[in-house]
Amino acid sequence: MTRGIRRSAGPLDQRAQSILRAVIEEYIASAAPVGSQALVERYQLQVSSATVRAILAELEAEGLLSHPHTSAGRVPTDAGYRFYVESLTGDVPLSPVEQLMIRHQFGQVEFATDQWFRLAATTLASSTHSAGIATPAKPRAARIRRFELIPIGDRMASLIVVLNEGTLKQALFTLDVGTREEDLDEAVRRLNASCAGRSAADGAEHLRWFAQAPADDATFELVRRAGDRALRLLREFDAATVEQLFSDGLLNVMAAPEFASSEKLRGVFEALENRTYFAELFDAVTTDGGLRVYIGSENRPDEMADVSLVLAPYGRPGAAVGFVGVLGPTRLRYPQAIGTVRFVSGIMNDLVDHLYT
Amino acid sequence: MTRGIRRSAGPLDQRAQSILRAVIEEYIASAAPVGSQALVERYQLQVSSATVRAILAELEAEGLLSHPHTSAGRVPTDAGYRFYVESLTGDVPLSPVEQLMIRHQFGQVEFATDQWFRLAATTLASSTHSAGIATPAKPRAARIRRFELIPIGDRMASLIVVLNEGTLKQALFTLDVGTREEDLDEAVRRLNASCAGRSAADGAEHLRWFAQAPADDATFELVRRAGDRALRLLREFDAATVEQLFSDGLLNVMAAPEFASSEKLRGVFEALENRTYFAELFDAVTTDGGLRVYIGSENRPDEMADVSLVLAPYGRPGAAVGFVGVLGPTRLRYPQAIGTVRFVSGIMNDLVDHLYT
DNA sequence: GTTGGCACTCTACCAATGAGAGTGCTAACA
DNA sequence: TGTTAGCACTCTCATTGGTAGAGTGCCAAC
Repeated sequence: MTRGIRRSAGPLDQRAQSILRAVIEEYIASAAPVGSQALVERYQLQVSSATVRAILAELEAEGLLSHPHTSAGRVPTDAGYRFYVESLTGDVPLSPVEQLMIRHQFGQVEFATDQWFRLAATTLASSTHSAGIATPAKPRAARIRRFELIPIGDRMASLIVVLNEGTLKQALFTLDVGTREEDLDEAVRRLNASCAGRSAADGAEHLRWFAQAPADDATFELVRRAGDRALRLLREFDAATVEQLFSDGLLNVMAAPEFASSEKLRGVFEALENRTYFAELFDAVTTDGGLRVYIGSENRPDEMADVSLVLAPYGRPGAAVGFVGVLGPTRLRYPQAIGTVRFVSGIMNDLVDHLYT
Repeated sequence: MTRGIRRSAGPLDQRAQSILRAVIEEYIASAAPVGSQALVERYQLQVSSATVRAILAELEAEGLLSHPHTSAGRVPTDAGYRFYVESLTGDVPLSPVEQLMIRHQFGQVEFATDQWFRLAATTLASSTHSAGIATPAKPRAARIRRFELIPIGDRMASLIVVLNEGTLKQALFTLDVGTREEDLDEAVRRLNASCAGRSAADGAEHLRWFAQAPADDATFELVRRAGDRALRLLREFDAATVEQLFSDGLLNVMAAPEFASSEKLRGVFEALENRTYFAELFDAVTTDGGLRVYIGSENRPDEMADVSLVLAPYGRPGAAVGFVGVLGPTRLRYPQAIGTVRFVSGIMNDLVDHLYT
């Protein structure tokens, strides 16, 4: 977890640390470079501005602060934020009032699985005044519970695959002329007989067999085609690591002064639309298992160099996992963001847990 | 359809019209105010710049052009664009190559209903270099085909409502201790017996009856609770006019110079997130039945005053309708956008048609 | 080790300036 | 009567120079 920190001149003493914290918190609040005088005034430091200046110079030498130009105040570097997050902030749990509000909201969608991750993103956004992001919990090694074939019009049917956790997958496929509803029922019966209860991968194996076998009667042909379709559906499902990525409150981020130019914003939107970076993060976060913070340039693609992410997985490892998080400017209120993400991921954990007990 | 046009001094003569068209097309291409000299040079007008100036002044008096400041060229007003769209452009069908490409893409998702509207938005975005928007086709007066109850864990079940077109609605609900799978089957049997084949509204009526009746046996209690849940699900489904609004290619719009400040962008994002305005448009577009263009300030909320929309409904009136469209700066390439929207809505029509024949 | 003092540097802001683009007007012309 | 050339005028935009202010870095004194 300690990456990007330079400690060339040994650990910082207490005073330097508290001044670093002051600079960072002041900068987070004001978005403007912080000068030595402002620090002395606003944080009742018991030393003069000259002394503070000496310490600021030290911190800059450590690579924790930087200097837009000679006569400007100090600005935290990404390494500075990193040090702040790891050493200068304790856990800041959410206020009980906020906890209550969030719980209440989740209580209202308790029975709508497809709403959970949306609500998580929305809650995170409004609670941290940044953007919230979330993915649905993706079942690993999902089991096929059953198939359904619903006729639609004359020549079409909707094939539905119900997975164990109640996840649904759906696709259309065409029917031969003269297919009767009984044929569909029979086809479903055969498919269920051979695949229900199997894991998706195992079921896919069986379906492959169906798909390749020669047709010996009309119903079998129907089974073959339905099986073929189901196979593709399951494959597509397995292939997508981050099937959906829901975000909310990007408006909050847009409002931040550092994104006034809309040029940097583009990069963020591109990364969100593209999703490959988030797929990487997904793997990192879910295998590690804990909350993670990615600050500015620690993010690999350059487009994300101006934003920070606080991500946490939720769900049951090995069964179904997703993640929730906050995306904001590097000038993020980290302690609050971390507290909120931790709390929301906890709620999501509980929700998913109910599906497995 | 003729709103916002002022014709105080009678119709424009041929020459004035072609100059108006030249100004608009030049402005659309360059995003910079257009001067008289540039027009003479680039459009081989057989008159001098002085004459053009006189005509430009005329067009300005008509309210079709405006003037950022004395020494700047002319810029089209929203009324100017409106006149252009209605009188100065014919149908510009998509090039055969592009048609083929788009058809090909749709061919690949032909059997994935839930992908159609996403692909429509994506296609419109990449083809017009603006943002594409689309909603799924929302069945009106959908019929309930059947219910399903899938047990999940010990104390939960997933209730699935399958509507006639294959649309699925899903919700969790808790089970009493000791509920067996047979009980669920029996409950489903009863629910189906009383509601299958009914319209959603009619079915909801029956479910209400279930919900209110006193429980006389354990299974009935289960039926009552499942029915109650289904009722809420159907109500929620009915209540949302624009259930989902998918957009793609907002990046294209962000890249336009008029949105460099990110301030105007915010408004657009807000409108997209909020969706109420789109719900209004949805009603207008679907009752009217044809393609519609909304230019700049013709959009009611002020946040949308800097963008134009080209919208068209698709589907079967009375059965299932949705819309697709393009969102871009008022400086939109209208003929191309209109052609593309018309084409894509046609494809979507065909796709939906297959569900009903 | 801390502090006050001071010179220095850099930005942000303002006003003045000039070039350039484009207009509107007018008088002459076909 | 419609068109055109010419010209004065207006406004923006980019550049320049000057100034105030913020903040630093250094040094000598405590």
